[in-house]
Amino acid sequence: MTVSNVVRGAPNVSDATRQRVLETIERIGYVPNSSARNLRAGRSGAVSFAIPTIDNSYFAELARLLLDEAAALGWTVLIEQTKGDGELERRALAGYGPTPTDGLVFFPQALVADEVAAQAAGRPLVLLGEQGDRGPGDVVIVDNEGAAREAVAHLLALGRRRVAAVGESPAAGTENSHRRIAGYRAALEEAGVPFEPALAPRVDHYTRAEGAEAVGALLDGPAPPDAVFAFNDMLAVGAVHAARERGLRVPEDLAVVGFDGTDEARYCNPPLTTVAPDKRGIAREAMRLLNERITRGDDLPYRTVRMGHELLVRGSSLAAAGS
Amino acid sequence: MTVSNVVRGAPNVSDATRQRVLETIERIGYVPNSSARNLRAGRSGAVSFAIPTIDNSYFAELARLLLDEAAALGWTVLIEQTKGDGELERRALAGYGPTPTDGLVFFPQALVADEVAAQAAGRPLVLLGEQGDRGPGDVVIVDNEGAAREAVAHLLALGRRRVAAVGESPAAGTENSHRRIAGYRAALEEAGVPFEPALAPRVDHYTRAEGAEAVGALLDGPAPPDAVFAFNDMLAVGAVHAARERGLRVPEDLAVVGFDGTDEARYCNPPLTTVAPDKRGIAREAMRLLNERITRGDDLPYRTVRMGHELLVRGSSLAAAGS
DNA sequence: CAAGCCAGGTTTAACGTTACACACTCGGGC
DNA sequence: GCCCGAGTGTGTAACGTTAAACCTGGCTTG
Repeated sequence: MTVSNVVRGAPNVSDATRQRVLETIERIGYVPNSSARNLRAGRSGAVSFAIPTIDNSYFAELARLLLDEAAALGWTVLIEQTKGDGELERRALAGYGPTPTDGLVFFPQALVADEVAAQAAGRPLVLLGEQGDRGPGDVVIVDNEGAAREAVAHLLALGRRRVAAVGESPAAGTENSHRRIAGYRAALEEAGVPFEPALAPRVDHYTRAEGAEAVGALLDGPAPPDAVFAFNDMLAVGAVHAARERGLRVPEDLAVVGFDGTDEARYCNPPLTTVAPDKRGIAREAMRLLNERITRGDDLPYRTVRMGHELLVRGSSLAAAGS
Repeated sequence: MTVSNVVRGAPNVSDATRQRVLETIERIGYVPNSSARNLRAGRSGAVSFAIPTIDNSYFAELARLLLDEAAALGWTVLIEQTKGDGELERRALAGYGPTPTDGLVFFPQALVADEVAAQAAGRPLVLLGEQGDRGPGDVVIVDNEGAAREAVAHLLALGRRRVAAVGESPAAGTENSHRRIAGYRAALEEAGVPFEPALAPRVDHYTRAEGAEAVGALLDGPAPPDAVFAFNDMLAVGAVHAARERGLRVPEDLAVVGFDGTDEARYCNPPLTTVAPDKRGIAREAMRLLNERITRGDDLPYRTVRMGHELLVRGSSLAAAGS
């Protein structure tokens, strides 16, 4: 018990005793047993970060920041890959698996808000991305609709009139993509450009390969686009790749704008214009909200935090010399 | 106890009882408490994956595969970012932190083999990358020297004579980079090209920014290179960026070869030639070795597994039309 | 028909920690 | 001289799980 008091820095331990204990700890190499602590405390000290996959530039960068924020608050983060699969998402929410966590930061893809609410069942939860009217937990978002509108307006301002939007997804929980489509349509309308469903192909996964495939199909089609607004940077990189493969120039023949503000976009060739959400802010707020919800309990009302974004204009969408 | 038997599928439970227990579990929503299990078992069911940072394409892709392999074997993976910092590496090895793990897969950077051995102190350990003569644990490697030699020989075969090597690092534990430098020098020697220290600049971190900086400095120097062998794909992407910034063409003016075989390299512009280690194999073997060492104890001798690699030749190092 | 065995189920104890109650000592204060 | 309280330190019990020992009837076996 005295050892416990010393280790935890509890009062009522004399300096002499404290010293003696610390020396002994050092000598015999005592390390507190976390399982016992967790059992006793009813906590695990770990939280989950449930995302589709970690080898997505955006989630990798976000994970880096989130791990740092978590460490600062004394939490360990456990990354769970849901692959956008409903069953895996359900499992992550319910907290199955050999390692228990006290809550999670979740980026839903397959599940809609109601299902998320049902599965989480009172577990402390912070959602990333838009969630319909009210989320089943705290929510951290960016203004997807506004950001998309800006991005597309930027392309239209360059004189482009056949702007494709790549990233609408058949997955149910991708409210983010619906908002971005809405922003896209709003920008088109504002410029008096009719919406053409064929220019908004669906993709299953936000990968470079699917970006290249989707944009390649558009470029090979009867009425190719002259610009692409991709819903993430990996899709955008795929779009650039598809254009190059066909001997088209970026941005002259095809202007491209991405989303996520990843480092990869910055070092692309040409450097990629992209909507950069405040990733550090998102990571910080997500951990802050989760920490509060876990420690302060569930009398807190659900909160929504909106983080800023910025359109980083780069070479992939500069006005072409001749146009 | 009977519940425990049912949950674990132990024998000596009648079908009737089993049924009754399962129904009750369902009804009251019983979930086994992992902390108690871990306390009882003396295990945590989790392993660490200690790497510099997760927002490095290679580690992100490797993490994805490792998480999958681990899940298949019933392990949870905890990613720890060491930032290449000695103190953080020591902590990861010793298993500090609020969440205990039963072992780890470790990519050392700051620490040398002896320090690793001292810190790990008997914890089940699998090392990624070369470790001098004998590792302080199981080791999974690729033939760094051979791979580097192939890559550089490929550049020399294109007629390049001023091949830079970017990636030698001042960090102590980067045995990988020493081997790659060795392969680089071997290839030069074989082709009768003298080694020029100025063409092998040091970098602190394997990031796109440092790749661009290092190669930019070389290109701005008195005797610029006509080819670059970068020690990872991010450095290579930075190299391409630096060349483009200066109006140079890749591969005509500067051929570039990377290392890691990341998806990013494939979709680069131009697509990046890269040495692709068998990442899936590395992930699989690493988890297999770690699993065996944890479950079978330490009477096992240290093992070294060498995985294959492949030089993927792409646009960034094709023979220039005119050369 | 007693002994033995077996399937099915229960009790005990222990894993390491810590909240809480309890015990002891030593200076004052009345 | 007695009590009080502050400052220290110790004992107890409980967190949820499970290996191992232990019951308990019914059934086989010699």
